[in-house]
Amino acid sequence: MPELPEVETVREGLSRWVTNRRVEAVEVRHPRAIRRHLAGAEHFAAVLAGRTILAACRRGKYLWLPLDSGDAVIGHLGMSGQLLVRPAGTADEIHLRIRFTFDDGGPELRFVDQRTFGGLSVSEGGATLPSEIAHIARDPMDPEFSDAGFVAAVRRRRTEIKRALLDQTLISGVGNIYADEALWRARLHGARPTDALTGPAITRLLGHVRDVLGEALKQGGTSFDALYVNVNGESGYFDRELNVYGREGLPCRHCGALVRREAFMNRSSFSCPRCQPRPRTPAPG
DNA sequence: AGAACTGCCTGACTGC
DNA sequence: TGCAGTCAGGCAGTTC
Repeated sequence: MPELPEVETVREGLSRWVTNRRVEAVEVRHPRAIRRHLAGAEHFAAVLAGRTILAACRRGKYLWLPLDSGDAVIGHLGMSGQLLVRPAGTADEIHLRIRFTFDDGGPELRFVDQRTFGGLSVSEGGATLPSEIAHIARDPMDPEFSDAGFVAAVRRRRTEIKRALLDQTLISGVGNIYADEALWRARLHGARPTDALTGPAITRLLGHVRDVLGEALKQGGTSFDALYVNVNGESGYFDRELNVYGREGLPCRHCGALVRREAFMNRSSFSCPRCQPRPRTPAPG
């Protein structure tokens, strides 16, 4: 599953392989892979044909490609999306949704997505920062991310700390997996009320978030083949060294207690019952 | 406005 | 073996 480290690796790959190339044509194989574009797939393709990609940028888990027209292509990988750079003529992937060809005849850019939770869209005038994703907060690896601003925003909220970590308007790039890992390192249960956490506690948690993302980014960077701008999400997932996520019933690496799994937002949270005791008072709401 | 909930998708897996 | 049900996940949209 592509999260911040994977998306950043994809961005680096796109920067290397598609920057300064001129799009010849765009083929949309699956209309659902085009988002927020009422004019339809044909119009989407027409707007992009002949445009040159100037860069590859990222905000949280979103990517965007500024074009020489001043517009931008926005991309989100969702759960299962991949952006692949493949030599022209390579056999189509089963879940190939969108194909970009370039007038230099070089490798194609392909959006491949099994579940089509992800997709591409065009942002008019969005080369600098598409308005569609302006609500997404900076990620904690961003030099302009404000630690103090994040701490203050979290303490103003009346919710649970894990929900706050997953709120992309507070901090971006953190998903279910990294939220659980950071909370485990901080020895905090995800149901802890945000407004009862001290500033130093939130600062410590933020440091763990940064560590987890940074370590995963290092690992993600090493496992990528140079020709591919993304890999199979599953292989990346299983390669990670996770301490609690997916380890239900296995011993906690801090204390040996058995990792528990709890229902959370129609999915799962993993934590150590001893290191991360549930708060005594439930969060408001 | 903030918080919570739902729908979007399909392949892998589980249990009967 | 086959089938139905469950799970995985981020985010846009909606509701309160």
